[in-house]
Amino acid sequence: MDSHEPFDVFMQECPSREIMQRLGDKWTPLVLLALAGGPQRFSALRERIGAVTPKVLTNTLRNLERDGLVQRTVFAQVPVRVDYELTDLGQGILEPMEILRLWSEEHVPKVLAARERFDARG
Amino acid sequence: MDSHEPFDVFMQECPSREIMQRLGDKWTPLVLLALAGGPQRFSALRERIGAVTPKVLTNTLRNLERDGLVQRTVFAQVPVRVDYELTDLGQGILEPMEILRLWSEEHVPKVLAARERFDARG
DNA sequence: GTAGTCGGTATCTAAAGGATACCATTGTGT
DNA sequence: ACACAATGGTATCCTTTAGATACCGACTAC
Repeated sequence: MDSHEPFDVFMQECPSREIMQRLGDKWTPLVLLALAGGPQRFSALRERIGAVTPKVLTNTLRNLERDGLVQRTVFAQVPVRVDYELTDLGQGILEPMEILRLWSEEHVPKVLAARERFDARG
Repeated sequence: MDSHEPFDVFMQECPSREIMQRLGDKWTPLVLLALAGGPQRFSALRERIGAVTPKVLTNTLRNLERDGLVQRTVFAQVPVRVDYELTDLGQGILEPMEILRLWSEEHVPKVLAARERFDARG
């Protein structure tokens, strides 16, 4: 049951905790999944994801870039073009994210039913 | 490449998106993982998780209860005892959460190195 | 010079998270 | 009777994060 890793998310000061919490940022999973198909431009990400504001998308992407999951490339064109793509490290997180996504999509009915039951009780 | 599910996290109004974003709440993964070993009391969860305040822990647990992932049981003892445990639905999300945890713990060095590189550039 | 494109930033408001103190219940010790 | 302790929270206040909206700078085409 115990982990044999040198890092442990249950140790309060362990960096792995912060990293896991970052992966669960509100928009991080969607951004990573949106990049699954290859490099994407900023505006394409905005369109694909839909409800995210530019400020927050920028922030999410900066964090991912800083953590080495995403590579940002600027093309000196006019108008300027910026591509975001997964690094090798970022590729490695795709599968867990897909699993999370599939779970969410598959269990919608059960979760909605549970909510109705809960709300009915008050 | 397209999903054949009736729900799609990339559809802005799809409940699956909200569900996935809830799974990525700041404390949700840790709470679910803390419940992996069986029922836990409120205070035990607080201790195990460490930096979470009671208000936020209550909130996280309420959301999980509402979504049917966690069962809350009150024992009429003195002092009162409250157990939280995973439902069947909640059990099903454990594996994805474990994967996320392992990824986070395994890739700490790479992420930290990426951060240093990023911050060095400014 | 006017308008359009792209990738953002600036500013302000609303919501979520965090720190700290406190409460209700009842058993026990004195 | 009285204070005290344990558990599982609330209540209050403050800070941080997210959201809405407007705008900017570089350049090009008209």
